[in-house]
Amino acid sequence: MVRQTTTIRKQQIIEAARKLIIDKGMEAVTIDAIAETVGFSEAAIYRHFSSKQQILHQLVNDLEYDLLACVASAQTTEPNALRVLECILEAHLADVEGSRGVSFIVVAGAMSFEGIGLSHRIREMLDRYIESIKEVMRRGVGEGDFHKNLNVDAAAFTFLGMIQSTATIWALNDYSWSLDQWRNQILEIYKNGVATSQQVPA
Amino acid sequence: MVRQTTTIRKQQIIEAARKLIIDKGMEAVTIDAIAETVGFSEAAIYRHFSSKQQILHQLVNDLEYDLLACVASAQTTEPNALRVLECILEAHLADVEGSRGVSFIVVAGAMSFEGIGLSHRIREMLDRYIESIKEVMRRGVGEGDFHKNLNVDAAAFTFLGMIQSTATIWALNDYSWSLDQWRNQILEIYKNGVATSQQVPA
DNA sequence: CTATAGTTTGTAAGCGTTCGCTCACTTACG
DNA sequence: CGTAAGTGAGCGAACGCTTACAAACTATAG
Repeated sequence: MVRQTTTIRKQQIIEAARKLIIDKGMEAVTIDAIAETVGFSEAAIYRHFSSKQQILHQLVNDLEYDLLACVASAQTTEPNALRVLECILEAHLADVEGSRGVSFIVVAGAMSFEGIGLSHRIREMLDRYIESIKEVMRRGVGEGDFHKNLNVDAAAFTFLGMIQSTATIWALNDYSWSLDQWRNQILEIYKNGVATSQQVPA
Repeated sequence: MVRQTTTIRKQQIIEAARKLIIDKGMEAVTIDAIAETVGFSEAAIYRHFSSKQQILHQLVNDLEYDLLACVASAQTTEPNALRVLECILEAHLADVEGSRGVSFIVVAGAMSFEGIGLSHRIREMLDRYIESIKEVMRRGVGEGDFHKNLNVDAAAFTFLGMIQSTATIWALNDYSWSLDQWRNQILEIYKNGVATSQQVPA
């Protein structure tokens, strides 16, 4: 075994946990399985994390960081609120589809039930995410792209729901079909629900 | 301990499993915990079910039955597709809110990750449910209540997503706020997305 | 109505396995 | 040489499940 710094090992451990969750579900995330994925002995894990809970906690931290960064980035680069949502949706579905990452929503769903004491932390993450999405909604209303009387709470939750249901079914269907066209179709429905420019889907 | 027939015991066991999932999550669903909830010894469980997996399997069966019955009932009693969806949504959110039952979507989410070999069965249930929702969508399109060119797949998934995100956040928020007004708000957004009578939310 | 045999429902104890985690110890690196 | 990284062995607890046995309900014969 080649020695590595704890910085690298921490990343590898988080990545291994992430991979195990998508590939085999939360029940497969054991210290032994993580260690084997990294190429480790079981005990070596505890040189870098003091408990399994800390590993999962750090994974949520990383997830939340990427999540909020994604929204913040879209908010600055995209010209209007609708395009921001489009950009966010694209990023999330790409995360779902791509083998490298795992959707935050899949991890959130898995952990909120099975994770040790992490349901509180998961809620925190989702709340912050929802809040950032609501910010986008308010921008859309303010700039006249969305209905003036749009309920931003409901709109944000519905947006989250679209991602969530897609990710769930996608995961359960063994990642068989393509999400590419899918994005446009659900976005079309959503646009009609929130945007001022109401047009019949083509 | 008062003796009971196996029919009653089976129901009690399923109900106990159900209760444990909502109250404490999937990880708390152990044979011992189920037995204690019923008022049993651990071994007595095996007089009525041959394995833990069979208990969960039966729970999914019951869930699916209620689910499809709900849609079928709404289809016959309600005058149009929009009202059918309204009725279904109301039933589901009532299930989520009521302490007696547990939303199918919560159980589905929990089991798809932690359940033993049940992810296949969960997928089957969700597929059948989605198919029945699509039937409602087709009715709506056929009767002119929904857009002619509405993508029924996307519309059905978005509907599922609304319920899913609401249930998830609701569960994570320790069931604090009321879902009553919520129903109308997300339904308003959804209506604008799929229905032909487009009106600005009040 | 009672005696008895058979079936069903319940329990206490424990077996085998898995899991998270610890410890004494070794090896590599600056 | 001191510190950080890695390992094999194993501990205690939890879990699914089995077994040997007791108690209660049912059925039938006398």
